Amino acid sequence: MPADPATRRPARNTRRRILDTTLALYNALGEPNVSTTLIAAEVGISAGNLHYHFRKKDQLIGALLEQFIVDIEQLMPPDSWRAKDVEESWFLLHIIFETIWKYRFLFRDLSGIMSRDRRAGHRLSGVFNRAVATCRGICLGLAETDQLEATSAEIEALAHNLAVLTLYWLSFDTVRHPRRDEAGESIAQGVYQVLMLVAPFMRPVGRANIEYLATQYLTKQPGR
Amino acid sequence: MPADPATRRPARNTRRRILDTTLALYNALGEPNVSTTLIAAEVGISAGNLHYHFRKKDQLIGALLEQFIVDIEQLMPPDSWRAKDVEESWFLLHIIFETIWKYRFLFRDLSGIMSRDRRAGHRLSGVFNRAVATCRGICLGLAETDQLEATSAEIEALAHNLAVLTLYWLSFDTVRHPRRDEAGESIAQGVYQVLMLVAPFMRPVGRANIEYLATQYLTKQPGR
DNA sequence: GTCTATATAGGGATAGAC
DNA sequence: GTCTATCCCTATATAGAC
Repeated sequence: MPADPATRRPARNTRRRILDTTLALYNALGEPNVSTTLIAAEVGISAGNLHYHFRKKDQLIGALLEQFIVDIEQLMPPDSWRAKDVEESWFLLHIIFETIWKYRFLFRDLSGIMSRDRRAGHRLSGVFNRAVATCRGICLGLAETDQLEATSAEIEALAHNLAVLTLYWLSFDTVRHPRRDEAGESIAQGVYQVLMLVAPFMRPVGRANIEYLATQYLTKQPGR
Repeated sequence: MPADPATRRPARNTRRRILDTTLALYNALGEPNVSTTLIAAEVGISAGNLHYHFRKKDQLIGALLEQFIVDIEQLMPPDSWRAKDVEESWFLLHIIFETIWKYRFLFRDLSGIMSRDRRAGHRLSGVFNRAVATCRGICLGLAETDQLEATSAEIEALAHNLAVLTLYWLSFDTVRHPRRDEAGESIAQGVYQVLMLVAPFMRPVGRANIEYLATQYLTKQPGR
């Protein structure tokens, strides 16, 4: 750590700073509304310098998408994974919600991203499929330990519904309550909705537990 | 109907033709990727003429959004409405799915539309709220006729989940199966998913019926 | 690595003739 | 109502000095 006497600022990781502020701007204003000029200004560097680090605007989106995929794949267990209990499952969904929120700008135009960059599109379908697999793992885990009762067709349908809800709840809620900049409430209700989706398939004892958890989440938010 | 001898083409309803091809282009390529120049070319008129009919690009989106809202609000019954039976409900959801598909470009960046035009945003939240209300009407209708059994908290949660699923299923499915240009399969599976969402709350007899309906929908599609 | 200055393109929008 | 021609602006991207 070379200590230039207070002259030069961090500067080492300009790339990181660029990505961080870009992510913030994209989330706040939407990617199409953010120009490279604005990013440069916000980071406090010149447009030319920005271009040195990312030659094309697409590379910014690409890098952030890559970041997202790394983050989310790290969270999602392998396809063979099975949930042990309810708590583990909801904790998992909760942090997935948070990751989605962190990169929410991506979810504003998924098909746009996919059409611009075919490879990216392929990665994204992959993430979606893994989301379904994760939800399936939750259902199967609970079923195999006799906490949940459902036919395999029901489980399959439930897994898909869980995935849709998890991936799109925040978008849905944003439309109903625009200009919200903190996710707390929204995530809490999202988890609640997920719990209520699974509840009807739970056996009595587990169901009581899940409904208890649900009300816990519900009280986190002032009202609907 | 003045019959100019084969010289002038329909021309009367240029406005309609513009809107129709714009909708088609937006759906196919995504609104941000379609320039006014392209629209004019596709319609077979000049850019200047296009501008005569719609002074700003936003007015194109605005007009199509208005069309969508009119269409969808015509479909959605008033808040006091209650479903009579399962068939009526799924028919309703089915045509809502079709309308969403028809205007799917809007759903590619809802928050973008909302941030550009505040008034439009308000209209959209309204539609979403009405979607929830419609779903609520389905659940309450089935509950009041003893076909469905659920607490009011469960119904409330179910209504929201139904709305999310209905509004976002097609987006979800598009990510998993990009470059699909006809909606048949996708809608069929969407309806199936919706049915499976409600099934666990149905009383035995109704449940048999709903599961029968569900398999009907399922066979419409080759495989998952 | 970072800056300043500049090139280039494309899209939205306009003016005025027909 | 429709066309042609053109303007203007903004955003991306580049070149070259420090």
